[in-house]
Amino acid sequence: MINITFPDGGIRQYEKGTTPYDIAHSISPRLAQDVLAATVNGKVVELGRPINEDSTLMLHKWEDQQAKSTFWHSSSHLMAEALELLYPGIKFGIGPSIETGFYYDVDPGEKTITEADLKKIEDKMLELAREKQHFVRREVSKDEAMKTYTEKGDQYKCELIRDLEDGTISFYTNGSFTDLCRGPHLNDTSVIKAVKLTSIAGAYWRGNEKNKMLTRIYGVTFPQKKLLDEYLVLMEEAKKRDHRKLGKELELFAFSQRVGQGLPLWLPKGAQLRERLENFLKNVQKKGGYLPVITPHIGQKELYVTSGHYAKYGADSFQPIHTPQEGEEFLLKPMNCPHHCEIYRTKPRSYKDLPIRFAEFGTVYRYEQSGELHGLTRVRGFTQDDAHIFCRQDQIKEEFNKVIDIVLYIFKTLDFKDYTAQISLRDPNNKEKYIGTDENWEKAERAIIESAEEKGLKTVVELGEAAFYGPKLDFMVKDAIGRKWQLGTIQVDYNLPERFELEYVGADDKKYRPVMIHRAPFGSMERFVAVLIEHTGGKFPLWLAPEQAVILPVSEKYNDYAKKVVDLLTNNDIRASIDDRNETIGKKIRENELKRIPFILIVGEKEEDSGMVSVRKQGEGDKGTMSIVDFAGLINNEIKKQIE
RNA sequence: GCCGAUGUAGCUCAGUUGGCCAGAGCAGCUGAUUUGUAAUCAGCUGGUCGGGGGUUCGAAUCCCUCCAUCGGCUCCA
Repeated sequence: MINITFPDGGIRQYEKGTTPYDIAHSISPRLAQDVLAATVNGKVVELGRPINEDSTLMLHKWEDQQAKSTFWHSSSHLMAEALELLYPGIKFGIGPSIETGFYYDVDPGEKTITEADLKKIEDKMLELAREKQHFVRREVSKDEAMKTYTEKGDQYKCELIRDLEDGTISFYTNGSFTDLCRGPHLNDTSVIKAVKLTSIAGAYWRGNEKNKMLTRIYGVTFPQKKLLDEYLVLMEEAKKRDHRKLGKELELFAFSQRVGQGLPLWLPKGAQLRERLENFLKNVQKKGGYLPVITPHIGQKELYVTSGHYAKYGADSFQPIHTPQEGEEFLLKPMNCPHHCEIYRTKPRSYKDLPIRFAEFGTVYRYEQSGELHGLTRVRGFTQDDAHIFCRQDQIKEEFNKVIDIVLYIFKTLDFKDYTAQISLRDPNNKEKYIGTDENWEKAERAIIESAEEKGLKTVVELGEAAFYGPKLDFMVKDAIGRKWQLGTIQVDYNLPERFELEYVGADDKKYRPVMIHRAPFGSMERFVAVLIEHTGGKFPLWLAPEQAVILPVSEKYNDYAKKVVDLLTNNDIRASIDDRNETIGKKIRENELKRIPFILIVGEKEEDSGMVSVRKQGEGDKGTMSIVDFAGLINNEIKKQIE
């Protein structure tokens, strides 16, 4: 007998060799029906895997991520089986589960698979799923594995096997399909009741653009048809919040082919929104000891040769601007730091002056690959809410703490709750890729980690993701459909102070090199606004809304009163306008609701007689009448609450 | 940049296997209506069917090419 410990601490005895499925069944047949995977001693395994020693056990139902990933991983095998039947000779790369669903990278040889083929593949998958194919695990030797795939002519699997250690290799078979796979898998395919192949795309083999491009098919599956329907509705809803769609509808920004791709045009309402965000941050920064600076949009090529950016990115950037002067070359600035370094150099600095914090909403231009451009989140011209902090090594942590405070304050004010903080450190096995001494790197990395801990951030550490010049802390936020974007960033830099020979005089009258911290709490105005649009669905908080209230006279007769109301509100710093078009009140309500104007004020005979307004709150309908002064007070109170 | 898809009026979309002057709704303009909590009625204007080239008696529709957009991949100072 062996002892099985459950998550609640309870211990039960079972015969050696029992399986998680048996255990689930012993608890209740219903549980056995619902359970999809198990974690035994911290390792996720399939339900049929015998347990031979005292173990801890967690049984996973659909609600658990472990169950979902097992479910989707098995689904990718099911899709592979369908593909092999529909496209004989097709070769397989990798087919993992992902956050939502799964994909498989395949090489269909001469054939191409397009979106039109997905339905056919889905149908085949459902047909195979109903066969209740069991997933059978088999441990194989490296030689046997290699032999299998050499015979099959699948060079991708051969390549994968080459990197695996003998004795750790297993195959899983379901129906007619066998795959190299670590597992775990579902018991059988019959629980896969609903299939949706979501998209098809090219993906380089092993993520290297020098390799062949395979066809990646993305899909998602569910144990009930209802869950798929819910998922599809959710995705439809999410697409309505797409900032590209809302940006157009709400007249926030636009693009023009004639201006150029990736170069956003901010329309009046978008510009107002952005300006408000900028002012908000400027206020915060003023309190935080930042000093405003302004620098030009171009700089001599020499500036970027000095910074090192020319050598690293020059060929892939907007090319130099030439002047009538022979040999003179300027670059559009791809970042603000070199300019700020030159500001630092304008006079000698003392240790007493540090930290010095130069802040600028600096517009930069980067020639991003055309296929990468995406609405406002990835553009070729954008404005960073940039600042560079020049400080002593021993001040790094404190400065980091202060910047994190700013980022968190912004996120709190704008109600961004679902973010992750990513700490990017150097790859410890590849230290020569980075500039700066080991000692400084260790200090800086420690400062970041400690600082993140002190601030209680839930962090993810990524080794090898640091910039070549220093470690960083990035704040990632998801868009409407779950794509992650980097917003706020804080980066330590040892490189530029070196290259620009920045110095300060220490207490001992010797010269020292300051450390530079790059930071942008929004990231860029473009990307931040994009994510803000998706989070709010265009229903911006009152303090940010381009228009806070619109006054609708019931008929022309009340235009004069409406004018009185708007004047009073304007005097109370409320952004309001009159919609005096010759339309029915119903239509004007509808259109102003769709414009997501927070408050609609309706005025007619009743209101004029009593000096009141009828208030309608966006999305909530009629709120009754109140005096103009009360309404102004209501708005200003709400704003005060929002940007406290 | 790469793979795949898409591109018809300001916006959202119809346009059967290539065949009369390319359609609708909304928006805009004109007029009527003077409106009480999510679309008043009528008329009018508006498109070199993304650009260029080709096939054909004839192209929005087929082919080539360029551009842009979308989904990914690579990249992201």
